[in-house]
Amino acid sequence: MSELNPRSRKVRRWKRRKKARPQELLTAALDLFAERGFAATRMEDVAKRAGVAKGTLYLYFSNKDELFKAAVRENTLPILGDIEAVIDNFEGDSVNLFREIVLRWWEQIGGFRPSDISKLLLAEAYNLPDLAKFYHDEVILRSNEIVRRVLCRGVKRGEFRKPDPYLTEVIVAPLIMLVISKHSFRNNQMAPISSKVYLNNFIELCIHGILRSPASIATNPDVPA
Amino acid sequence: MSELNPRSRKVRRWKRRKKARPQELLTAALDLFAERGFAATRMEDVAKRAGVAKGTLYLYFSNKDELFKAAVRENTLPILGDIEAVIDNFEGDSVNLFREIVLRWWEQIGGFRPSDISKLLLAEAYNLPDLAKFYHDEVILRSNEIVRRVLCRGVKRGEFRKPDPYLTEVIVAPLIMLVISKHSFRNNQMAPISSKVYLNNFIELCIHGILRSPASIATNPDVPA
Amino acid sequence: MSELNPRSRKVRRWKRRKKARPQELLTAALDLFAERGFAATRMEDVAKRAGVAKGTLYLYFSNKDELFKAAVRENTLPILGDIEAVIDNFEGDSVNLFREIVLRWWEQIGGFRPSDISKLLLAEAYNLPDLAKFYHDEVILRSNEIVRRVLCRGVKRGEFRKPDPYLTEVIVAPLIMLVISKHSFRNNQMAPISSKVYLNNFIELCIHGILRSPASIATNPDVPA
Amino acid sequence: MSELNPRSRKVRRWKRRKKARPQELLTAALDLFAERGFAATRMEDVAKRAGVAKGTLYLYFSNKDELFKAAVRENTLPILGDIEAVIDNFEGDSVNLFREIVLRWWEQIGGFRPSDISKLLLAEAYNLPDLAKFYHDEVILRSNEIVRRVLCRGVKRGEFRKPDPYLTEVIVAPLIMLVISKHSFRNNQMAPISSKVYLNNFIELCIHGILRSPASIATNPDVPA
DNA sequence: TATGAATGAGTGTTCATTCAT
DNA sequence: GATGAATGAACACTCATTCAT
Repeated sequence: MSELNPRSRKVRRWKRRKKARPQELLTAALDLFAERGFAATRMEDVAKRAGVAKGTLYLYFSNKDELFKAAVRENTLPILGDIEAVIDNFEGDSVNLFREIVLRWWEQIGGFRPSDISKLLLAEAYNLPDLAKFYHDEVILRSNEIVRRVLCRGVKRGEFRKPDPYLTEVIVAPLIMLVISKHSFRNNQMAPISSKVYLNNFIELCIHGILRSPASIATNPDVPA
Repeated sequence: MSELNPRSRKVRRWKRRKKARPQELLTAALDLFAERGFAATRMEDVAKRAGVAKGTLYLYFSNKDELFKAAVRENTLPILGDIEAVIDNFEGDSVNLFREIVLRWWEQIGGFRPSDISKLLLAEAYNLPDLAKFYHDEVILRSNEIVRRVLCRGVKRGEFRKPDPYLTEVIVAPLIMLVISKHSFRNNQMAPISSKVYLNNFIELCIHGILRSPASIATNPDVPA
Repeated sequence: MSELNPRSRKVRRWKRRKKARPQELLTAALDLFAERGFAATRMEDVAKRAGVAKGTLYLYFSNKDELFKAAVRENTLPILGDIEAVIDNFEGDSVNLFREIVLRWWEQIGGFRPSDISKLLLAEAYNLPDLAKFYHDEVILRSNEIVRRVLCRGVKRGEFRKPDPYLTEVIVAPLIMLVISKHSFRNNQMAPISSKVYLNNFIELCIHGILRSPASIATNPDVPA
Repeated sequence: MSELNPRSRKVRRWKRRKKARPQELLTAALDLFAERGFAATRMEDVAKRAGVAKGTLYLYFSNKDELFKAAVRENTLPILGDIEAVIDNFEGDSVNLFREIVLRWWEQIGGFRPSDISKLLLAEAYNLPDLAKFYHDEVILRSNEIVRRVLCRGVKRGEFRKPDPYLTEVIVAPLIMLVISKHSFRNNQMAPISSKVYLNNFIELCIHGILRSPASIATNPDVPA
């Protein structure tokens, strides 16, 4: 019953739940860090949002830096795993695979909290270089690799033109920007419907940009293999 | 006289032009803000980099917020003016115009300090919403408008397929990402040569993605065979 | 049973005697207080050294101050009792009694933990004035009294010159200093062998300084009775 | 004029006196550290006593530890210099030299603030081992050396018995104890007049203790009949 | 104008103490 | 009794801002 009554939280000053705590704290921390940035987020605010006292944070994380790093790490790794599985099992033409991957990414990842981290990292990278490296390796490089595998599949099947190996970075960019924009201009403009339109435009641009057929688009012999 | 006085430790190398002072301060401020973020930049550091005392900053800017806003504003406005002129005066096919615009943007803007602002704003947008709106209106919307004019020109001349009106945002995104990446992962990977390759890949992707017929794609002499 | 249960990480080596518990806590507390001082000793450290949980301390002592006071009190009283008995029962000349007392004091008291308290009290006296008074009365005054009785015995037997009543404080001082030095410069110099040499020098100095005979040392008529 | 009016300090929030400041701060710090110990002294209290704001302390000392060390160091070195000079220039018998040195030490050093440090160091030695070593080397060893020179002089002149080389430590001890006692039991008993009596007793004990023949003991006119 | 010593509100962190289990 | 997760008051330290010079 007390769980159902929101006011009853105040009655018991705390519950014992050493196992559940860290994740609750990290969730609260990630929300605030992503919203306000590292420096503008006070430990007390994180604690308040998590519904604990300031000191409790220090039972689980030795300082603000570690809390930040944990919030990033804890929400970073599991992101891309199942997307990678989709590629291997997909049957059908690569245009549809590309479309599928992008939309799935948005539905499962891009639109939710873990993606806050992209913005976060971009902002704090200078002050936390080791974390920036971690993120670069774990997320950016892996994302590039995912795109690369889709492109290679298309090339092998004769559906895509052979791209420059670094085209992947260009293709990933608009997706990251979508995530970032969503956060940074949250309180202002950037009409909320635009995500869907934006993604469709992105997909169409890429498909036309790398497709070999349908017929009318010939290979551009000047683009290096 | 001060040069002759042995006690004057700091030789005044050139008489300061009073009018130049604010711009020197803003330059120093922008460098540091872009590098470290708003909170991690101390007024004292800005002063030191500008070669003045802390108090001097307050003669020109009433507080840290205003210094930040001025640094952004002062380096934001003049960016896009001459690029807009290019479009109106360009003669030739729109593929070349697009290529021209992108490369010119990178040479004149993207690679230099004013572009630091993009990264900066993304990071601090939440805490400085009025500045975020200013930047959104002055830079993002105007950048979109520039791209839109190029696209419309191509459509009118029968060179481009008719795009969705919001395609511009997708096209602008990789450019902004290039700028941001350059800053955020400065000390890590993201090979420094990649800017040129990245831009060429971007141009090729876009051109293929929006072109009506492949025949009109001109050879890009910068892309190595 | 707990030994058999694999989940019981800590094998209970011996059944705790409830009565012994407080003394174990006080021993742990005294060790740490003497080593680090009052403020630098954390309750958690005391608990850890005693092999109990933090909360357990509060079952026996209402707060840190009381724990400190108890640690001092508990180890202070029994110190001097048996030494006092020695004086009354001693047969032989007072020079030997003096020597006996000093060496016995060192062997039984000075070299061991209870003497840590001297250093402790000196350091914390300001912040714990009631405890300082307790210690002053119970230890310092009583120690002086012991010395005084030895001196009086020597005077009565014609072995010692009649001393100033406050000479006792001077005589006690080097003993206290020995204890303090042992603690404070533990990790540095103050060669460890010196205790024995120090005490012998001390004894010789005192004996020569107060002895009437052997013969050659005449009474100094200028020293007041 | 403002210097003379004690209330005028409040009018000007601060005066510029970079040169004078550090010593003022150290004086305030030493007072409080000696009185309460390191941990129980708050930076704010030091600031308040010095009549400055908290932040000002950090303009001169990078943290509390450094302030403490500086307070000790700054008041330690100059202590013993002129006493050493006295020994070399003294003419007359060594008994009088000894008496002279001890009384002079008390008048010039033992009774004043710099001697607070002895108590301070004893208390905090464990937590600040490098400082303890510094103090041990600069003060304790040097003090021993001074006593040693007096003893050697007496031996050479045939006035003193040849002492054990480590007798000095025993002789120094009561002096240090006097200083310590003065601080630690300040608010309690230890009658304030006793310093003089204590020192005279100490001198008599030592002189009798090390003298070769009683005849050479000069009358001490300060000791009341 | 320009300086930089001084200020003090604000925040990260510690640790004595409490109390549900 | 015993535990240790949770608390929050207390304190070291920072840094934007002021102002006498």
